[in-house]
Amino acid sequence: MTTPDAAERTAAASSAPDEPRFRYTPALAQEIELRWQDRWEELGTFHAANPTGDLKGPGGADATGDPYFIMDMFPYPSGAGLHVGHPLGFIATDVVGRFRRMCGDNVLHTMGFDAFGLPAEQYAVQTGEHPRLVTERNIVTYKRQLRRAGLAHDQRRSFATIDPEYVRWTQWIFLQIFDSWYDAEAARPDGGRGRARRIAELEAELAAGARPVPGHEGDNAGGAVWAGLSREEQRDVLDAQRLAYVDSSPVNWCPGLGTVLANEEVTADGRSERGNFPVFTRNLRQWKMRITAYADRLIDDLELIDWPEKVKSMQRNWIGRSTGAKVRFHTLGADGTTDPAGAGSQVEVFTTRPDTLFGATFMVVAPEHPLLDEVPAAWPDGTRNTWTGGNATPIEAVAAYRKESSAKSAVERQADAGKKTGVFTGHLAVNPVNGAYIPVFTADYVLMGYGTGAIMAVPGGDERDFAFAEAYELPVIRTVEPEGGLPADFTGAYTGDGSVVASSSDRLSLDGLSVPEAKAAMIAWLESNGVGEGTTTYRLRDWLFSRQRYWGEPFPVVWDEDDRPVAIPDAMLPVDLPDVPDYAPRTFEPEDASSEPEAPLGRNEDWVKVTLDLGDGPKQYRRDTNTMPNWAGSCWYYLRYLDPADTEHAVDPALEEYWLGPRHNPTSGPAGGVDLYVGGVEHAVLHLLYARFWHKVLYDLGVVTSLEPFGRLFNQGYIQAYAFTDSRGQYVPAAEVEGDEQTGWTWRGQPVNREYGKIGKSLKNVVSPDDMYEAYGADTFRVYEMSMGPLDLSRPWDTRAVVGSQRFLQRLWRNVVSEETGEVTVTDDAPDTTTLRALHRAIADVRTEMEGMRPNTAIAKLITLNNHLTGLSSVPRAVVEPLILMTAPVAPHIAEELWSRLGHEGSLAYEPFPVADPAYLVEDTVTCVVQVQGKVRARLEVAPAISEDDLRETALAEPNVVKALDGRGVRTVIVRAPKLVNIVPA
RNA sequence: GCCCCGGUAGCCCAAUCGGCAGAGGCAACCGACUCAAAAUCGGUCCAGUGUGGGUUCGAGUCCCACCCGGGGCACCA
Repeated sequence: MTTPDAAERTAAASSAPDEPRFRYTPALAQEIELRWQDRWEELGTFHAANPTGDLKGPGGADATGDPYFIMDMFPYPSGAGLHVGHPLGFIATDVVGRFRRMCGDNVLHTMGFDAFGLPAEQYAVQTGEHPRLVTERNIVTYKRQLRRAGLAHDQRRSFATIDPEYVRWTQWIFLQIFDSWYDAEAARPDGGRGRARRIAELEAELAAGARPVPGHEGDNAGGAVWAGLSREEQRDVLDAQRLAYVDSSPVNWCPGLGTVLANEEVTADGRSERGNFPVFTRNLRQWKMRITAYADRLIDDLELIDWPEKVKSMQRNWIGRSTGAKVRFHTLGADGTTDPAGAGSQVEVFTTRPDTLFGATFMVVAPEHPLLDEVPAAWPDGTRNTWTGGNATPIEAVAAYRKESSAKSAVERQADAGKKTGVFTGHLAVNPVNGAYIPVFTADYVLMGYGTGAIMAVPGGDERDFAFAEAYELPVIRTVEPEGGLPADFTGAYTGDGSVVASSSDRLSLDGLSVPEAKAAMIAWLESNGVGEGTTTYRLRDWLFSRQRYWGEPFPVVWDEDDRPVAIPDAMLPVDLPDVPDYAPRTFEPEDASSEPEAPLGRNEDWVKVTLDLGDGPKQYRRDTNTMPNWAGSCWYYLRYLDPADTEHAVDPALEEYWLGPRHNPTSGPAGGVDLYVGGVEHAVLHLLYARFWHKVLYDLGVVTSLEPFGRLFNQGYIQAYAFTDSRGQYVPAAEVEGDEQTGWTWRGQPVNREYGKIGKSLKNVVSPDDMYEAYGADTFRVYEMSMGPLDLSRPWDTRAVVGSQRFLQRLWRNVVSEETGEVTVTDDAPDTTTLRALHRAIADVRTEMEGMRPNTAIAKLITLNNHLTGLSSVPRAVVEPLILMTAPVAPHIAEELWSRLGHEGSLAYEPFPVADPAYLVEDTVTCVVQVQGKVRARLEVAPAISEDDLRETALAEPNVVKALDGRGVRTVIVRAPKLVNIVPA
């Protein structure tokens, strides 16, 4: 637990011969802290009371006050343990929670563990030890380190995502999603349209003929089409509608990790976010979640929650909603007649600028576009040499280009971004607004995965299209002009506002309209002529949900003899992970694009083959061998904190409404959710988007009443640390480096360079909280972390500066307790007015700062008041008691100890936070600054209530002012009574 | 390239509606205590707010342009 070094240091410090016996030393701090931590646990001091059920407050108390639910993004318990950067957010939430509790709220704060995941699995692979053992051992270490920080958590509510009882409900939620489809027309309780409904309701409506059967011809009147399908066909129709579904489509295959990945887990340059391995697009059959059905709600409901604008915009950006129109173009073959290839007779494009349709001078389809499955045999008249890529026929040209582009990895595509390549397909398309023939190209700057995989190219209004037009000698027509026209030498695309020109035909005219008017007019024309319609598309793709790893939740699904999925009944949950001969995923050469995923769960044949009675007698099934991604467990853990022992529900509806419902307390918003959720910004579009999605499904299914999981989000900054490199560029242990900014830095006598970066083994700059507990105590560590700067800013760790926080607590201690005798030295004498003013000023300020989540400035005010008390000959109890209470949220152990030494029974955790008396906030006199032309020339001591006129007269009579005016007249006098007068000379 | 956040003393950071640039901490220096040192206590020093313009009686704060640092997005039609 303690490193020998630290133990020796502490022993040496505490046995210093002439150290006063009762000084607040690290050893004393440690003794006090451990004692109070035991006491809190024994008394259940931080037990939050549920309004119903077994979870009561301390001593069996019922719930009182406003429910206030505060949370940290729960940690993944890595083998390395915590470093000093990790607890920053945890301490911050603890400070807020302790403050809210003293303000009378019923505070729920606990912490669980996100315990499935890659590192434990990789460690298990190396050591052969089961990942569960590794993970549970790490959790023990984390719990010890967190407890030692004095966090006021309700331990009864803690759990890990790997606990079978939790896995059971994670699988249950999966099955709810599996058992749902999205009805885009259904009305919702919150007034919107579109919600998840049960599959059984879809089946009933199809059977009754209330809706057409997707993918089958006929109007299904009276359910005729549905009734005509085989049971297997019906199941296929239903399965295709589920919110959790399996389909075969291009996915991100990462051979280096041996698993497929969600789009959110792949970086912009085509690599895995974890491990940085190349990712390849492969057509594979995988589980997905229909998050796209929720795209609009996930964007729109951002308005209802108090989140950093940065995170909101990252989510909006990721979902990528854009509105525009789909337009259908007929295509012509080389002989000038409608293309004989059926699939290619019409091409639909998506555009956000339907107003520029008259400027479309060519069309581009993605290389994977089905139009290219058949192309004309010969180049049509008018084909330019630059268009063919030197090929004799369109067939050769398109085949060559398709081959070239499919061979490109995502990394190569990224590197080539901006470079325009492509080839003419031989197809011609007819522009529906004017009948013009335009050539159809294929180019990889158009992506099959977005919109329709085809665009109308308007080089006059789009920079990408312009670049392509330049490279392939295609004409440019500008259809929008800004006021006053474009400059004569203008080149490139004009993408700005303006009025429409050159957009008339015998069919319609947009000339003279503004861009928004023209968009609306064009969409109306497209719709009335049946050649297009207004539409919205999204960048967001469905969430790829299966992984070929061992250490995750198994899918609660089996496959029948027809290879169709069947849900495991609730009573058979959880589906536990099987033992397998080898935990390692089958990984491959990271560059091996042709490899195939292979799930470790498949290695246990006895587990995979299972005989179950699922209603129609015992039958043999094959288990699903995928596991869920790491995000599954973190999608709903906040709900489970409300009662992790509940065996009846994932979450009790009454508890959900009490802790999370809309407006469950005065600061809760219309969407409800967790009152304060603190964590790093790196989860902006992963965890936070997935959790919102699950929550909305649960809302639709009536499991929760809140619209959003997290009502308020706060991103804390990171603590980084200096690291040092020697002359060869090797990192040296930062703890052993000597020197400072002025003298330079040395390690073992040799000069080293200072760098700044993440705390970690590789930079040799790890400082553990355990080191801080030993050398200073948890309270000092907490005060230091909280006083380093505003919570949302990243800042450098500096162990040498921690002593400042220690001095503050030592002075506080000395203001109450004699270092020589250990006796309490406060007096019951009435404080003088100056001291009362200082106290009430501090109370008012600390409250403001705490409410604004600015512990750094709150601590500064505490230090100021404490320093004032240090200067007095005796310290009045009436002042130091409120000071102790105000210090309690940041330094709870020393505060409890002093509070108890001052004769109070029990913990101060529920003592009311001090309230300032306004009578002491007004000053007898204030200093008024007199400026002449903005420069300070005099100061006046005046009554706070002085009138503007009196103040003006007093200021003008002031000798220094007269001198500064130097005989000049006065033009104006600005009076801001009582603080400022500014005289403007003539 | 586009978008967001930041730049104040040697260092970390304060500064409400535009109103005296400094709350707090570190470091440095001086003094007290000490045989001495450490610790402790008291005190001192230090910037005109990244740069250049503008608005204003008055700008760290508002506006414009730029520089530097950090983050996000990046062929999304």
